[in-house]
Amino acid sequence: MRKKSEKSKVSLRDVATRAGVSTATVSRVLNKQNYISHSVKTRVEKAIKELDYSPNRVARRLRVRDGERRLLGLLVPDIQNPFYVDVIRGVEDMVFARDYAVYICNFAQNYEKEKTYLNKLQSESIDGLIVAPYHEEDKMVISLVREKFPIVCVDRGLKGVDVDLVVVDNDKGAYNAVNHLIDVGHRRIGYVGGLYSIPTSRKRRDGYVKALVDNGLDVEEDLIKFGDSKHESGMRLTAEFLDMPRPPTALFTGNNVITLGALETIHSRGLAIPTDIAIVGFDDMFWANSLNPPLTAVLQPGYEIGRQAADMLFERLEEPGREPRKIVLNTRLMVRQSCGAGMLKEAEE
Amino acid sequence: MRKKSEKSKVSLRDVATRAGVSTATVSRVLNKQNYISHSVKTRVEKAIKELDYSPNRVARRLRVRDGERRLLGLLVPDIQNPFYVDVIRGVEDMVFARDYAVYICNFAQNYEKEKTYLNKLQSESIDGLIVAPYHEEDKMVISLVREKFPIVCVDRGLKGVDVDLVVVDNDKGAYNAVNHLIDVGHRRIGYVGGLYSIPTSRKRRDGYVKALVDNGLDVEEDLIKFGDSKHESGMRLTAEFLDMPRPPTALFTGNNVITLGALETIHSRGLAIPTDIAIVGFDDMFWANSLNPPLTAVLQPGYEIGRQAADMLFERLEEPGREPRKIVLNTRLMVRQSCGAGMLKEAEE
DNA sequence: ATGAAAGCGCTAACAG
DNA sequence: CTGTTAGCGCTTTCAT
Repeated sequence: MRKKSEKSKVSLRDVATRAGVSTATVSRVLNKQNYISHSVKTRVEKAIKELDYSPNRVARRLRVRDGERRLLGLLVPDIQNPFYVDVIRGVEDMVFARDYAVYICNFAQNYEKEKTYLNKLQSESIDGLIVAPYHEEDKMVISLVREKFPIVCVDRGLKGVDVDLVVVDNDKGAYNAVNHLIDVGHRRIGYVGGLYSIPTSRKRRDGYVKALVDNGLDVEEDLIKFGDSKHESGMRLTAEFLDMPRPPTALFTGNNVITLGALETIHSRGLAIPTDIAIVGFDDMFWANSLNPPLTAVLQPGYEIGRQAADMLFERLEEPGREPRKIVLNTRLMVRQSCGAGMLKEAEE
Repeated sequence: MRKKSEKSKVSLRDVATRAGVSTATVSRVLNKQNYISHSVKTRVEKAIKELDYSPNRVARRLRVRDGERRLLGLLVPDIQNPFYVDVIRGVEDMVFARDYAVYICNFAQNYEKEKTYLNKLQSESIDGLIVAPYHEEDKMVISLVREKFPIVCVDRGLKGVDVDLVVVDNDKGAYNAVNHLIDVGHRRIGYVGGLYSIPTSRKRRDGYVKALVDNGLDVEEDLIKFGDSKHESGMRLTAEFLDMPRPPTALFTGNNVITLGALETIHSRGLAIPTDIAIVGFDDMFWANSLNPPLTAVLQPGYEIGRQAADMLFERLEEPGREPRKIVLNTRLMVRQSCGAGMLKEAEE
């Protein structure tokens, strides 16, 4: 009698023996395949239960053909950015619902690390990959796409290749944010951007510019700065803005982490939001109301992006030949109190 | 001629053929095994390079013995909590340095999900597991430990079993925090705890109580509340405190996410920190200075916890028989401005 | 120091 | 409907 607590793992073979059938049959009931007699099926299921058997995913993965390995890769640029945490959660939930696993990798904004992970991921025989590439000319990811490896990009696309893509309308999100700032009375607005090489950084800049133009305001190059999408960079760039002879009255910050950096600089100088300086950030956070004042921000549905990306990848696995698709989700401006509704009155006076 | 861009993956067998040796030999140079003639070695290495070969980790994993599979599991309760993100980063960096991979799972405070992941993790043939269990009587984890499966717990231990453990001195961390509150003049301090079933929630309560007692203050049961370690719970419990006929003048919050919830309630009522209500939180965050006022908090070295846990797990894999060890790291009180240094003066007057 | 051969646990033809 | 057989790509005795 085999006891549950015994060390040696029970295999499909054990189940077959116990049920008095071949391993192939067991495999068939496991994979819910066509036409197994009810009696055999129940017999096998009984054996599985009695032996507390669970299939070895590794062995299975080795044997099956491409796209059936039940493992996805997920490669994100920065796990400390809550936006990507949301994406991760979205992917995870979808993957969990099916019987897949997801190998989550954080390359921490480090190109070398991204490359290493990309290789590792392949060695692990993933079926497909969801990735927010380091930048849009990411050689390795691009060549994978060219080789028809199943990939869906999130948050940012790739140059020169057609790839499945889930993004938000960065342009419009930024536009709305800056427009709001203008609505409440601001005329000099600084843009604290992320890495220039990341498409979203430039799209958000574009939205910013368009909002100014549409409102008949001048676009001053001094008021547009790019950094490296990190906290420190948000701090530094904000300081530069505040140190200007004629500083902006409002800031539009390019992502979560930059926003936090900007806030740190602002608070450290004892400046009041929104009276001394207003701020609207790209990326909302579940604790935006915990900031003081509550942050007005562009909500990007990270969780939904993750879900849709996973969905899209599953679709591609089922139909490898189909044309790449692009999903653009909407952002939503969460108006709270960091932009100075009060300014509006002043402007009207 | 095989071109790099071809679909079919190159295998160890291809390398062997190309180098004119057996597969066993290739395997040996791959695994840096003893005594291979220099000439053969270079020949194989050349073939590997020419074919751009990289080993299939899945096949390897299937074949090798326990503890050599180069895959670890990491199971955390809440990936939205920045503390666990730090732990993840610590583990990831250690694992990355060796040639391991880590399967990161977030059970999102859901016991059922934790169970499912535990099973999946085993089906994936992990060598060992780093886990912050749902609570200290987590049946599945406990039974894995009993079966001598390599496990190291982080953040929280398990009841009734000896297990490798990396924690901080929660007791002392909480003590220091509350002591600080008392130092600056507070006498009525509320504790906003997490899930009662999580050891850290109670330890932090213990530290809180001890600080009160050591300072000759009464411990009032009304001032101690437990919730479920989530944001909403932080909001609700804080509201309850503020609604008391005689509310506390300060709050000690049990974790990151609870702190954020508390802050939301406080701000929403237009209360000023620290004059109306002071707050010190367990768990520091890289953006604590972005809060207004900057948050005084108990820094828990999450990244270091992750690193040490991974180290410990590697050690156990090398020496499965050794006695379980426990590492207790120190916390550090980061005094910023949410506790009211100003209160001290009042108290002295 | 190297090769031959077995096999990890599973699935996928191919028979029947 | 079910069994037999052959591997997936690798490591590991056991020989030599």
